[in-house]
Amino acid sequence: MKSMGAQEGLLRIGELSRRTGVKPDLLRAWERRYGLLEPQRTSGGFRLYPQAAVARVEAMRSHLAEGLSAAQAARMAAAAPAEPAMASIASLLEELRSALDGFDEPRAQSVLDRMLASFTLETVLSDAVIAYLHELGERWERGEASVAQEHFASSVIRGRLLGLARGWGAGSGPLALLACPPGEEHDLGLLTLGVVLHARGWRVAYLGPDTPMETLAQAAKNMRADWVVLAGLSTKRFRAVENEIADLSGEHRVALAGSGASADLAQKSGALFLPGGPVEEAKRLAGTIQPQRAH
Amino acid sequence: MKSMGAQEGLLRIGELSRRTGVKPDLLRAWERRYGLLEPQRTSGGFRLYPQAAVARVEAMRSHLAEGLSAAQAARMAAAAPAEPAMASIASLLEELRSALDGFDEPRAQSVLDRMLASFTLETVLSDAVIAYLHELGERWERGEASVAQEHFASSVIRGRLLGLARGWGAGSGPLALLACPPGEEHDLGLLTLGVVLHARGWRVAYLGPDTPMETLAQAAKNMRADWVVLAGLSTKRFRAVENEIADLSGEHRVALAGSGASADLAQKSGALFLPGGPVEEAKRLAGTIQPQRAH
Amino acid sequence: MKSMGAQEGLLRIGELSRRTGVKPDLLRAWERRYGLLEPQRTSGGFRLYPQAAVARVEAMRSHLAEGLSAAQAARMAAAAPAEPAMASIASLLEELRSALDGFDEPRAQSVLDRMLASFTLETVLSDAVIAYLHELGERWERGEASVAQEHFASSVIRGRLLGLARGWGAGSGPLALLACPPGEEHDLGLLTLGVVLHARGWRVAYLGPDTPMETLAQAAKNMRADWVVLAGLSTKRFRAVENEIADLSGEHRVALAGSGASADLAQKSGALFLPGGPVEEAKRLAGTIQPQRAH
DNA sequence: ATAGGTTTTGTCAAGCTTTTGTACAT
DNA sequence: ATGTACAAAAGCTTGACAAAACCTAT
Repeated sequence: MKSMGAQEGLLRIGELSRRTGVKPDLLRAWERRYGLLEPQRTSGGFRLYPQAAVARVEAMRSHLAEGLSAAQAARMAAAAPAEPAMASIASLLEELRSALDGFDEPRAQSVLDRMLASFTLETVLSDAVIAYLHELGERWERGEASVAQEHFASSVIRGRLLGLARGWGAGSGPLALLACPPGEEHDLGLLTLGVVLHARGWRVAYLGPDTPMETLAQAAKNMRADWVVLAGLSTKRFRAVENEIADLSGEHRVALAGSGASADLAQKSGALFLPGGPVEEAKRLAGTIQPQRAH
Repeated sequence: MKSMGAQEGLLRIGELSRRTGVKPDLLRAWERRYGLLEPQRTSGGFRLYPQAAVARVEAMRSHLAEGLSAAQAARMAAAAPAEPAMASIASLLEELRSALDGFDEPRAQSVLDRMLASFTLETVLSDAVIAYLHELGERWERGEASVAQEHFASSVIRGRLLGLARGWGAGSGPLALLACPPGEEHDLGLLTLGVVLHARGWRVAYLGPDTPMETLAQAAKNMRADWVVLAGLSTKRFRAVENEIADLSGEHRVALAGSGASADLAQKSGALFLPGGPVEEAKRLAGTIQPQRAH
Repeated sequence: MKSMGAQEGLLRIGELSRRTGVKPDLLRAWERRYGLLEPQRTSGGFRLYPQAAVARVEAMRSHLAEGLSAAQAARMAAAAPAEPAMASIASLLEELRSALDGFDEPRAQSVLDRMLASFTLETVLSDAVIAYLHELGERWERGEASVAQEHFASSVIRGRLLGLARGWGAGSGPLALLACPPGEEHDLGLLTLGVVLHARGWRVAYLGPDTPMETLAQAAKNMRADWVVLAGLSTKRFRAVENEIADLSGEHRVALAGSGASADLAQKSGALFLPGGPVEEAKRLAGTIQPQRAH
């Protein structure tokens, strides 16, 4: 009705607050303490913010969310208006999906190359490889993916993971013994966990799918493993060897992972439950071992 | 040439002990009696050993195992860390066996590296990898090998083969579609066959273990495979899908391999029987399609 | 390379702790006892850590996991920022450079092994091997690389490429005949091109450096080559045999590659000009012949 | 191998200060 | 709107302690 020439959409503090979700009091505090914003004033003294203030406040909030202190967050928000998120892993995932769905192995390999060249191993594994496998599993349940596609994709990904695994028994870090329960054939998650553990300096011994508990116990003893990790998708397979897991927990530190494991089962058998994805849980596991080694 | 000095992580006696398997007391005794090692000390008096001490202690142990007296062994260990030897494929196989039996992945990788550096891919596969798997199978039947050993060795070898397989879908050669019959989990022979085919210029699409026949037929059709190869160890698994194989043979050239296949079954279902080992049979198969003359 | 300074978000101890999984108390203890970190302080005395502190703490933890004492681990972590446990192609190239520049052949081989385990052959060749050779050429022109270095690096790389080339005459694909013009001694690019062609299913016959045109023509005729590829760095060497190339183009498909070739020359002599790098051009060449449909 | 003493190192507590979101009075 | 106040959360320093690892000597 009246806004004049300087109509550049200047905002009063209430509106800025509404748009950013930051309370007016706090906006004033940030201005006073860190000089985050330097609004014009009306003749009456009201603050008038330019549109850019919204971006700056959002940057501030995003830095706070990253864990920075308010002082630091303000300094960064004032320095750089904003940072565009590097969304490119998503587009590469899209391309990976299309290559694997089309049985195009060389293109899949090349996408994986590019991913590994641009992102950290852990990002590639969690945001692309595991994400793809998850999605494939869901499509399979809905009957939208063929078994052939699943097999093909599995074998390409398994090859890649085993390539990254080369030499994972070497070194002097803690030793993890990895296996799937008897009857369990899905080992890609376990493989991923092993690769990340290795990247964090652990040694890994891999027994893979469908490992009898007896043999596992013996191997754990022979190799004096610091941790034994069992993973799989099937709850039933875990339940079937509940007692053996409990026995094993008496001798070694044992962790259970994958959607077949459960907090309940872990507790009963004295094992550690790893509820999350393989990358995340590998990081957590790597954090559990402090300098002392198993005896 | 000189070691960089600054870069060296010094070990305390406990860690040296863990890495060499020699108890701290004994290490101190060897130092006191024979001057085997001359560690630095921390300000508080703790011993600090350079990495090279590991090699020296291992040399000491190896000389002791040869029957030398401790004093002699120490003198020799102090003089020369160790000595390697030259290798034939047979001796390398021997070393591969010992590494895999001992769950020593890094050593196994290193043996495979040396094999591939000195011999043809096909030689390594037929005279070492397949030979080892064969032998392992026999030991397993006689109850001389544990399941853990078999799993461990399989996973190392599978990783290597899949590494050699990378990019095997690329190119312009004939396309082979590879799979195991439903229920069949042993795919290492099939993998080997695929690697050799690829080395001969073929493209390979790999569906791997336990592939439903229906899905196989569909994939073969979609990809217009020149050959479909089914392989496995179990006769029963083949028999169970005899009819489907016959159907498939109507549409594609089909070959059956592995000890589960038989001339009889192949004949009945109109497929080609590949009685020999994977390397040999891959070569034969590659011979069935003559070099393309592009002119 | 230099850090950008202004752009750095400084972390307080709690956030550093959250990101590394090391408790604040322990971080302070490591600072006090070993000087692991030297954070700035706020005016009020709070510690402010740069992002790099995360890497350093992780290095510390990784050394601890290897069994080093805290004092040693800190010393090493402070010395070397960190060893990125899982390597990118760029960091591996960095290591390859250092190994080759230091005349350290075993380490160079091991780097190449690790590259090939994690990346596609084509990526390794184009992003590492060819990149290194290119860079070496430039350093040589600027007088920054010695002849000895160039010879050493060439011989290591040539050995590796020849290893990959093993058996490349076998199979059923199109046949490429590869040679350098008379007088031309630089054949590493050509060798690389051959390796990639082979990986794509072609058969390769390699005549190597300094090949008389007459010999080449005869071989092409005898072997009924599908393509003849001539490559080299020197323009002069190409010009000198312009007429013979034209003759050859009458009988065979001929391609010219390497910085010595030119579009002009190719056009005059009726050959195909390949302006790009060897990996790229091998792929293009492989694309000129469509996958064989054996049905 | 045991015994007895020392060093190293992760953890914790006490008491105080700084930082920061929110609230309130003018 | 401004300025002040306040309390919770997070941090700082000093000091101490105990378990693990290591030493020497018997």
